[in-house]
Amino acid sequence: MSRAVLTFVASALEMVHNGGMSSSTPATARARARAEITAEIKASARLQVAAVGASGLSLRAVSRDLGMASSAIYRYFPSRDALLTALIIDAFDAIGHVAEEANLSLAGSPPEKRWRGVAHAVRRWALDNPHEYALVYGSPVPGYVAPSETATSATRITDVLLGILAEAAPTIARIELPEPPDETAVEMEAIVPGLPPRVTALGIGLWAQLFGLISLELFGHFETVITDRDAFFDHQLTLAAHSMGLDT
Amino acid sequence: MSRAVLTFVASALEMVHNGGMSSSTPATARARARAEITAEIKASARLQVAAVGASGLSLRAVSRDLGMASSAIYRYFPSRDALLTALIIDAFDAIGHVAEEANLSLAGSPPEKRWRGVAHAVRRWALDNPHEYALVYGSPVPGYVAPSETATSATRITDVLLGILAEAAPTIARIELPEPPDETAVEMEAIVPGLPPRVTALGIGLWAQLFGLISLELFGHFETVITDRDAFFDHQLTLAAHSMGLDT
DNA sequence: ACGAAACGAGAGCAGTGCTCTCGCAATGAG
DNA sequence: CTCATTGCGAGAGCACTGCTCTCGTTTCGT
Repeated sequence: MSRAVLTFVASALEMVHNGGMSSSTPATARARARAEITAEIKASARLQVAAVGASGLSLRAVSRDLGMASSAIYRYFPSRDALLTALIIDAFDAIGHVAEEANLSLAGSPPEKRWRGVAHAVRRWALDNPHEYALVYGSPVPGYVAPSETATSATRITDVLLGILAEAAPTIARIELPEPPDETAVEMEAIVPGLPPRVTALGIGLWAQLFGLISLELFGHFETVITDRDAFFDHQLTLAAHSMGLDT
Repeated sequence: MSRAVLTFVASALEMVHNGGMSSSTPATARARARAEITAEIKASARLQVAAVGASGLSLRAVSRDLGMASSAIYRYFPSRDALLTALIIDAFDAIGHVAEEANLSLAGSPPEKRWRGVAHAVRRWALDNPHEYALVYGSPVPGYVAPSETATSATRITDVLLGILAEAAPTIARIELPEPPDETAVEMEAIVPGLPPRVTALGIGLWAQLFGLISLELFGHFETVITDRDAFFDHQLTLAAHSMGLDT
């Protein structure tokens, strides 16, 4: 079908992943072909997930799309779940990339503006890629292994948010905020060393709220209740900024 | 088609609601057998979902479990999705029931205690029934129909929370809170008439946070970061109460 | 008592993930 | 350059899935 398009998209994505320094090590022609085909499989699978969701991803459909035997896929991914895991990592990276971009494009702006910009960007990406969002923040798929490989990609978005939080900490620390219990305090201290635990706890709560809002909207729980969702979401960000004392 | 689905679902729901006291209206023996078998199918399906998740629900496994032919299942549920939809409605009801119970058991207590009690009860239920929680608040399954029949069951939990919010409104209204934009304000007014829109908006935000916290915990996003999750969750409720001005 | 409706069982279709074996082609060591 | 090793694609096949259709049997309303 759109073989060439898929190849292009895939290689472009691959470029993003290893930062473009792959051309320096062409290795053998076979290795290059392998990387290319691996990327094609992922690209086709990504399209399929975007179209019908994770549960509808079929290895045989991917193999048909690429014009190869279904058994050949197993030369590249040991199982369907492995392919799905690769897509999950990609989605984590995509969401992290979106957040980083939004944050960078607002460099120099006050923390509140950066927080709002990142939140809006993440929501926009989620609305544009609902199935990939669900892949990451929805219910874990079949056997839900949650491999540790995803960790480094998963922390990108939280790093951005916690970075903004840390920068805003002096302002936040001025407002009255309940102190967490000791057990929680030490864990907060471990997450962002040097930051007052009560501030980190607030930040994680707002992070949960952010994804709660996006998930509820995306999974249809606002269906008949809230229609102007842009305005509603923006007001929620205003509320969040208010609770951090960033609006004064 | 969806007409038939709704009929099936409705009768199934009826069955659950009047429990075993249907003997007053035995109707025909066949109707009783039908209700019984329908309930057995759902029970077996529920066990299977609890064991292996929604994506692992197999009609044939259910039929084997009940010792009947797989095709016979279709006399009771027109499709796998219809069976899943029935389970979703049950899960909504279960979660609503848990919330109502927690709220009732704290009748007379101040709103903060009730809010905390309900939140803890919902989280506890989610931790005890992860797959059923995912059925409801995770990513919608394949084609995500979200039939309107779920609405009445879905609002039970929100009714409880909004009820507590309304009762606490006089206290909440005393704190300084940003005013939502006009479009949002009219929608808030429609959700809880008479309540200040800024209070309703705050409440919905906290509702989103509640489910965001539960979802993140349940779907493994706190895995390596937060270990004492009870204490953390409780502190988040303290933060929520603080943001509503209920702690002074 | 009889026609109609509901029901259960079985066969069958198209599809799935995954395994195994077979031959061909590229690879790297001698 | 030769040649054994390895990587790889194709095909057949297994066990499983949701779902449909047909065909007798049982039960119901009248």
